[in-house]
Amino acid sequence: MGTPLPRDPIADAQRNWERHGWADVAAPMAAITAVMRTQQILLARIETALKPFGLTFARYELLALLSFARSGALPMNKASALLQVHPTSVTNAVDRLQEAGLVLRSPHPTDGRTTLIELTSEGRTLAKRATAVLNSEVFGQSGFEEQDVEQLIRILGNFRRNAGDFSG
Amino acid sequence: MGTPLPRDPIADAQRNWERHGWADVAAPMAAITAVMRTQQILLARIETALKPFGLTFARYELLALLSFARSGALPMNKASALLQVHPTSVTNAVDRLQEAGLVLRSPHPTDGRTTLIELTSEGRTLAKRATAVLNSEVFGQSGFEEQDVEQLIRILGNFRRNAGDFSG
DNA sequence: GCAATATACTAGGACATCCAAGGGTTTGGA
DNA sequence: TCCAAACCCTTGGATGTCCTAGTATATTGC
Repeated sequence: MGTPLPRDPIADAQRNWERHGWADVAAPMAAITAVMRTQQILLARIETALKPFGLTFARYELLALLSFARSGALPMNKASALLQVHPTSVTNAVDRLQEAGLVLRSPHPTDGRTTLIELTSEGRTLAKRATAVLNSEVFGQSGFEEQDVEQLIRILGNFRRNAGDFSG
Repeated sequence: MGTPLPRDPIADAQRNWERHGWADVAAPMAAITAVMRTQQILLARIETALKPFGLTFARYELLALLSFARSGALPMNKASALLQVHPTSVTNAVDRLQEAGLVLRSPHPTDGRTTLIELTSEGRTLAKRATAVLNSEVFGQSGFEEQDVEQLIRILGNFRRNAGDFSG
């Protein structure tokens, strides 16, 4: 991006909200806007780290998920549910990973509707290498204080549970 | 989306990271993944609330920004900087808002390179109405505890400053 | 057993984001 | 003064996400 702004645009927005008589929702507005912007920054870092591997975050997530599955294979609908994205997004990611030889589609042994995504050995190797780079370049240098990481996990975990992501 | 999962997939991923010897970055990984997912949930809520107005979040943000500018007008590059998105994204948003009659482009009085985005009266009215709905349906029902909102603003504010968003 | 309903995946379309490149305008140093 | 460098916006291309609809397969109920 460009040079840093002289002032925090989200703090400015929060003040604008308060000034216009919406003080009761100004803080949640600021928090939500901050989540949006933080996601954008983190995604950019991740994509930069993955670029040398020809991977995007969406494709990496799918590879990583498969690499943790015992058999190295998952039904498309399972992957969609675990990654919490629309089934068409999985179709898209599998198409591209398959072109790159990192996964392949195989029919489900008993359910003719279902397609299994299988990791190839190339896919497994690339997932390992990409994870190592993400760990060292992104997760290992997140810029979050250690106790703030715990706070984020707790706060966002509660939010996601309330939003219906999981019941646990 | 579908039904809630029986377990938190991000907590599972964190356990997987720890199990594979990446315990030192497992927590930041979980926090970052949670930010990504939370953004997705929030964006979906916002888009749902804005749909009746024919607005997307990107277009709404631009309208709101203009409505807070004294003159109701801003240079494209200024909007790009304040919204922290790529200039081409602003071009895209302005194209669509202009088609809808909510903004218009006008030449900068002194700098021939610059284009000003101006809010029309329809645009100003729609921004007001959309903001009211967002306030009541999204920001007013964020699902975040009040003290967690403060924590988020603080933690993500620090992160954004460190990331170079602003210097203040 | 067969029709109605539910589930799984994919095709097509609308949007948004970024990057790379191109054309016009300003600015600044030789 | 004048040309190169910097800046501003737009176009074109690649990706990802979602929604709607369509096809194929399973399951359920009468």
